[in-house]
Amino acid sequence: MDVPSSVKDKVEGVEAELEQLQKENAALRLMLQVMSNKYKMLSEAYFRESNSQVPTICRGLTRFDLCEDQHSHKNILIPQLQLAANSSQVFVETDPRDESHIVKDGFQWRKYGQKVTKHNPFPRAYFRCSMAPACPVKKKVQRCMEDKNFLMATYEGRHNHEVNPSIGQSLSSPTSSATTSISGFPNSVLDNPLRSAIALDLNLSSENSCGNGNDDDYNNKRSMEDHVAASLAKDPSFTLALAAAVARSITEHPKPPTN
DNA sequence: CGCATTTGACCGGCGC
DNA sequence: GCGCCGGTCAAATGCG
Repeated sequence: MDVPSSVKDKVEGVEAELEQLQKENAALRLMLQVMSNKYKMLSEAYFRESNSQVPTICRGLTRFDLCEDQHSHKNILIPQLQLAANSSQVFVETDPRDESHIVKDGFQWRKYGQKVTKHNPFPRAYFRCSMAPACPVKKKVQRCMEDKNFLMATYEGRHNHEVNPSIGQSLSSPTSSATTSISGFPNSVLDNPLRSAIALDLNLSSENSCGNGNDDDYNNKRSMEDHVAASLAKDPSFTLALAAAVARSITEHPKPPTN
């Protein structure tokens, strides 16, 4: 019994879409895991800070910002992820056997160093943007400890030039797909119009609540957030799955102590 | 030969 | 002051 070619095409299309969704799902799961780890470390750091009552800058994955409470006019500690306002973190799925720290993001990078860090057995590679001589953007690429199928790229700074479209394809290539970004975006790869990755701003930055953020950056960030949220909200199954995953992730860790 | 990559040395920040 | 650690430098090396 022959299957009509139109149906066959449709099935292939659905299969391709399913595969893409599975990759995105894997990236999201990884992101949740990383978030959970950071949350756990934050909780521990917060617990320590609460006990000591001494506001200090924590080294490592967390830090605390000192802000003034508008109601009580007292200084309060606001925990946030390590990522600075002008940095972003991107996960890229790659072959775990591939030891080249190549993340095709539309820019040309020049490697200037490699280091093995304490908390991750995989070496971290340091790159500078080489598309423009004065471009200040730097990138750190390290295989993710939670899932070695993913490279974790951390971008710092803002490009002062345009992306080269001939380099910019990329993120849907067989060796690099399903990227998920966390934290401060309107810079670096997130400016690349060619990418179709999921970008979720999960930066818990307190810059806005403290009133010291850049308005343009804030507006760009908000419009991007709105766009992403609207796109994702159209898919009810995704929303349900994400909500369930977040709920599961949060309940797996103890709540920070309340004072 | 020119450019990119590798890799050990060096530097600065931080905690003790 | 000392040691640890992440980040950067720069000479050596490789490659087209």
